[in-house]
Amino acid sequence: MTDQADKPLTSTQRAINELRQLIFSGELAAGSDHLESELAESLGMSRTPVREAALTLESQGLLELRPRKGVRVLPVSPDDMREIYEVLTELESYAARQAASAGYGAKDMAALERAITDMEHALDAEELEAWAEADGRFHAELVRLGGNSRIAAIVNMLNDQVRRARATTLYMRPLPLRSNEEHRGVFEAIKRGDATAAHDIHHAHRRHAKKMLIELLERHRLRSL
Amino acid sequence: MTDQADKPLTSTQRAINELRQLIFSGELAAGSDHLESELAESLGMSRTPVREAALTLESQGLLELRPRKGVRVLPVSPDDMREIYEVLTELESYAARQAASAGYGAKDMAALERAITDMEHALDAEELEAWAEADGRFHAELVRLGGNSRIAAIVNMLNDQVRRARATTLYMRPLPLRSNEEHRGVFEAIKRGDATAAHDIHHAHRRHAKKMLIELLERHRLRSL
DNA sequence: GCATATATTTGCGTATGCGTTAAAGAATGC
DNA sequence: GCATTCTTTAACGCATACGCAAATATATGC
Repeated sequence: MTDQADKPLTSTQRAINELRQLIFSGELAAGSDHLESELAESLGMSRTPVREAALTLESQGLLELRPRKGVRVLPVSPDDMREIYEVLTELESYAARQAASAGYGAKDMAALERAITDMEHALDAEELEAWAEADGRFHAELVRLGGNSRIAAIVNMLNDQVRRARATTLYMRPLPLRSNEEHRGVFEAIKRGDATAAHDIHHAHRRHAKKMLIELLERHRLRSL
Repeated sequence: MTDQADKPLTSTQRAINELRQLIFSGELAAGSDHLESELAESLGMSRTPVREAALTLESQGLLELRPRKGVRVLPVSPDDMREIYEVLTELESYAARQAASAGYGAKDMAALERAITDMEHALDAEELEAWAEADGRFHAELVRLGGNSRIAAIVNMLNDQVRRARATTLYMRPLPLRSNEEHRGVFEAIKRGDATAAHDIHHAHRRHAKKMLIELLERHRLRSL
């Protein structure tokens, strides 16, 4: 696990990482346009690696390249949220079912349980950022245990797309108490090998999240984030 | 519908289209390596657009860029088939359910029905290529009716990934008679608004296809295609 | 002979330059 | 005024150039 291998990283990779950060942090606002040359200058590199990074991020659904308009940070509308949560609901609960069928031991599930206890502690302390981080780990680990790398890749990509929206709603929503119970329920179901329960609990979990988020966005008239 | 708009198309777009064709046709064999400069020369353009195209196709799961080894056409293993069909099964049957709930009229479903009758005719005439083409249309149209653009995009991408494998197995497998019945069943269920039936029939349909294909690959010792 | 060190090759990552062309502004006609 | 055409501008698409580093070939030591 100590393969630091800190090789200098290519400019394209740096550009991808930095642009992602700028998007997630909101420094590049949703809907805003940015010329390739401006981005290149601000990142201290030429247009070529910025363009390649933009192409990659476009395929991940974070950006849109509009010739002569600049690179546009894609906003997320309530309808986008619906689409994304529909996919997350179906694929993650499938992964939960598969994980339950796989017969994992306590060791395999250590990371998953850790994410849950972290969430519980964060919730007690009302540290929402820490909760969100652990929640992200829970879902990533769940799909990993599902044993389908494509599902994992899709889920991670879609989670990136709604990251900003989640961050802004984090302080608007009620404390995710129910959410935590559901996580625990999914975990227990996988542990005892109950595939149907794992699927159904997780399915309900994501449906609740979707409903709550979309209502929140519409109540606050947030047509895009 | 007559917006030909035959604008000259950028070199990058040409490269994407042509490389896709070369991959699907097998002219660029699975697992084969190709230098960027070779591809550029054979396409009559410089490395830049080829690189951009390769980056795009890499994000679609068709290629892999391995520095100094060349651009590699990704082979599809039986396990890849399992993963891909698992995703297709879940997302398409969700789309079928949604399509059934949407209350479409005959007009909305014309393209779907057309794909089915085309498959039936192709099957009678034992024209497998034509059958495969219409089958592709059926699945693309189904997810379109599902009303979730992300599902449509994912499904189309994954179908591209297994296109070569499907083409090679097309003549090894029994005539897809059952398949046609299932298509018809899904169509009827959507038409009468029976969401559960639409979901379940399509789910079974894809599970059958997955099972048949994987068994076929393993029986013929096709470890990658 | 085999292992290691050194030299050479060459493909890629990135910078740079330029022609094309879409968009914005100015000018003209109505 | 408003629409239309002409002019200007500048961002992008792509070609090209080049240094670096990985891969291969060659040389050297044991």
